Amino acid sequence: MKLSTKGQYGTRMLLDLALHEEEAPVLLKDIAQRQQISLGYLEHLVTPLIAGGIVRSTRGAKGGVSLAKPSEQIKLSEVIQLLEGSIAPVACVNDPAVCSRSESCVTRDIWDELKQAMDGVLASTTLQNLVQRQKDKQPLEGAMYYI
Amino acid sequence: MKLSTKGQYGTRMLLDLALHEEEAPVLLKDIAQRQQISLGYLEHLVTPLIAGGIVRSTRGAKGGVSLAKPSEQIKLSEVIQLLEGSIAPVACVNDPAVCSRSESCVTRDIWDELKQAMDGVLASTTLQNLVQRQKDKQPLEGAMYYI
DNA sequence: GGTATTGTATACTATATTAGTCATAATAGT
DNA sequence: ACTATTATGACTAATATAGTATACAATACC
Ligand code: SF4
Ligand code: SF4
Repeated sequence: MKLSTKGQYGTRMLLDLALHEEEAPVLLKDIAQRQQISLGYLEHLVTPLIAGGIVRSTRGAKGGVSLAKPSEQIKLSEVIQLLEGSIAPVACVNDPAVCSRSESCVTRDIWDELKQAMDGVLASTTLQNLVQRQKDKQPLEGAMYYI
Repeated sequence: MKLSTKGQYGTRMLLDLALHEEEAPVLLKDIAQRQQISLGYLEHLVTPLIAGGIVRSTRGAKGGVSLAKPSEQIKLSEVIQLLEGSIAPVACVNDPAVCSRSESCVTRDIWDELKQAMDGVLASTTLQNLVQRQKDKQPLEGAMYYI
């Protein structure tokens, strides 16, 4: 039940982006440096977020990336969905047709409950929540939120 | 965030075992057939469960496997821990030392909440719960619970 | 004691996924 | 034109997954 680095790094990237929103568009290079993620990999992570309408990008000089909508409207469940695909622990939870036992399988019911519990946490957390938590956590360091 | 087949099959194996508890010890071969899991793979799955004190095995003719404790005392959280290791979505949740950012990282806090939400479901579900659900689900088929 | 029956342990393998790197193209500003 | 910047796709190394195969050890039954 591990989250891949896509989900981990991608979330950190978005939080970093949200924390530097006033300076938008933000250079991927800067995010890469602050978050210690290679630029090349970050480029891969940002792609699905752009496609998913969470991030807007501007190419060329003075370009960069910015949030495509207010951070209060970006739920972590969306983010993880875009970066990792469905959170369902087992495929049958999303699509009963993948397994002939689906109808009568009670373990499936549990995996579904598990999914819902996870979704409860992720859907109730927005990027703005993360930003607020971060600011609460590092009140002394002014505007420099390196995470 | 997928559960590997170890966790999936292992849980089904235990449920099958619990459903056939009166016939214990149960042949791995029979479980394999009912659950459509290869015997060789099932042998792999049962090993950590024996080591973890959930299953007892009897070798030789008339042998097989049985539950080492009452099904009400077997929590799914234990089972998954034995079969998949920690449920933590990111390693830093269990051991902050793995990442230098742990101290100030708010995404880590979320991953921790996620873990706790998952553990809430798994720790509150016992094998007996699963057995009961299965019996509720298939009341017409008598003792034949193939899952 | 011999033999069939069962689980135990180890080694091996094929495939898929992860976590990247690298080169190149497209685009925007100056 | 030139430069800065993201976008895209090809490629790769390392790891994890999902098994299979083989040999071994213990037990029950005759
Ligand atoms: S056996 Fe049950 S849990 Fe596993 S895939 Fe089939 S329906 Fe889902
Ligand atoms: S960056 Fe945060 S979430 Fe990721 S490993 Fe470090 S502490 Fe954990």
